[in-house]
Amino acid sequence: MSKHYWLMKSEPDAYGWDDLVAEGEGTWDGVRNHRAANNLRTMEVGDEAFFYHSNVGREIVGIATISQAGLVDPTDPEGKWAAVKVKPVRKLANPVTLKQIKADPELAGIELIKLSRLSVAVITPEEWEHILAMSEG
DNA sequence: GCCAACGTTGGC
DNA sequence: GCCAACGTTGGC
Repeated sequence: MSKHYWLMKSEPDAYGWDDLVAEGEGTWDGVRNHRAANNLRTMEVGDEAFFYHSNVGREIVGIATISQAGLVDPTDPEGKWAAVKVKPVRKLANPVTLKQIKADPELAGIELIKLSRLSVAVITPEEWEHILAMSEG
């Protein structure tokens, strides 16, 4: 399987990029949306994900990598929901804001905007490269 | 099986 | 603080 790209949302007040860096590895659990959970199940070790700050900041702040995949959510007593573990890779040179993403016609189809409430979203390789270029440009 | 009511998320 | 979008629940 080829590498997939993702976008994972978190409220920085609850668990932000700095928390992930401080811990070194974070468990992505507590997802109770079927589509988001399905995305979690599709993840493989080595996939990369944008780390997005929702609510406060509303911007992509860094890149994380999937360090463990296919886990059972430890917060689910029934063991039906999925979880993964992630490690920080690097902070973006410049954060890419939701405003920038919305203003860019090339990103009009991005799942982050189309399904704005999804906590784990798909990023296409094209979107990945484009957002990286925005960060560096 | 339909749909109204309600709860949650997250942008503004 | 408000509201739109979406998911879930429950009455019928």
